Amino acid sequence: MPTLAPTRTRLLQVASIRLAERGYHGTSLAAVAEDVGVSKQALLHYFGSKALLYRAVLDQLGQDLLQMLFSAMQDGQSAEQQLDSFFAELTARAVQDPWLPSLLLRVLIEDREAESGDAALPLPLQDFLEPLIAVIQATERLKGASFAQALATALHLLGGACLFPAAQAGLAQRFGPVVVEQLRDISLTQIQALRATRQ
Amino acid sequence: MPTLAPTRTRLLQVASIRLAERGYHGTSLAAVAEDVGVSKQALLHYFGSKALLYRAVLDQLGQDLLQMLFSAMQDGQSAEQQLDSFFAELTARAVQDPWLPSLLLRVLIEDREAESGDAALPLPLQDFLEPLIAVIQATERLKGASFAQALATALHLLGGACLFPAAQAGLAQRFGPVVVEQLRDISLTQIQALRATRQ
DNA sequence: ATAAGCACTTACCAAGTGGTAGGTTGAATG
DNA sequence: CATTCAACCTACCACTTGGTAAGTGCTTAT
Repeated sequence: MPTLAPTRTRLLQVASIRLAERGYHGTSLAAVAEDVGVSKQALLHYFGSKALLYRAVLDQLGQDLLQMLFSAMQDGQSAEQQLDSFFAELTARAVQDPWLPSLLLRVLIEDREAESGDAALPLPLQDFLEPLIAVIQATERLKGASFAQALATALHLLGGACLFPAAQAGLAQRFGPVVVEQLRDISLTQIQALRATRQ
Repeated sequence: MPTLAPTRTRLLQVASIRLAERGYHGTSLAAVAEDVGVSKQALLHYFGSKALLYRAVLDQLGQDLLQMLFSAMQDGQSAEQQLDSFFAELTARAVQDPWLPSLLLRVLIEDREAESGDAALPLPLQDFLEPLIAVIQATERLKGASFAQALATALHLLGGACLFPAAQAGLAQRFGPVVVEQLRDISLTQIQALRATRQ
């Protein structure tokens, strides 16, 4: 029982990885298509254009993150527990799927990587960021704090969770795989401590 | 009294900004040259090739960061004070020159953005990262800790200092310039608190 | 049987890419 | 005065890019 349009799904997966690794401009449609084993025009058949492919990848990423957040919100009772649960799962996934944190950081860093003439369309990941900030604002420590304060915390937590996994490959080249392996263990326990401290 | 080769310097500046904003593959030699007001071949005259231009930009970034670190090491007596001084200056510069943190994060995230056939040439920013880690290892809290622990702290501090400035422009679009302005103030005071906490 | 539509394919194109070849200019040097 | 050299320039090239046109084969609905 194949899922609906398995080729489309595979294209989306491969495109996510390549876009995370090499960025929008560094990823060619032909390369993605070749990886999957179809023609470039098959890709355009499903996604219409490169910009729309990128949009689809980011939408998928946003949905994945949002689902992780919702699932975490059902795990814990307090906002603190929910955050713990979410970032634990994010870190776990990020360490083994490094393209996820890479893509997330790229989206945060990059300003208008893919220019889409239509300026009115929603910003990617916005549907994930807003509820995440809401959870942070529900935290005891940030009950009366400003929105900016919550946003700063969100950035801090996301950065802490994503930077190491995204940098993993490069760090292995710099300092050797052994150090990176130790670093991975540290990273997995670090995130809980992070939340508990005063940022 | 113009400095030596002012055109080269301007090319390097403009290339830094464009490479930070749009990445290696998103930056064309023609665009950089046009921004400066010279021909593409003038650029190639100075740097030889795109990969060498990229290398020159990263070398310049590494030197800038290293100089900031050395200057900070003369400011303070203890390793803690030195770190404080360095990250305070880094954050200050990063907030007003967003291309700097963007480029730094890109280098950390991106694995082999510009393939240079010669595999033996040194990794960019390595000359900055190693002394930075050394200072961190000299900290009281990390006196007996592993190298990986110090590296984790370095990543954490760099992420905390660079993520907001790099994301600044995008965040202004998402949440409005007012919030970003508040966030800037928070960011400037946050980094000291960061060092003091358990990471 | 046939029409429709999905899931692709090959063939092609205009624009842009990094890079080369071969100048030209003007100042410094012998 | 002749030469050399850095600092550019115009013209061009091979190649890749995203995207279009026009099919082909296969399944499904009528």
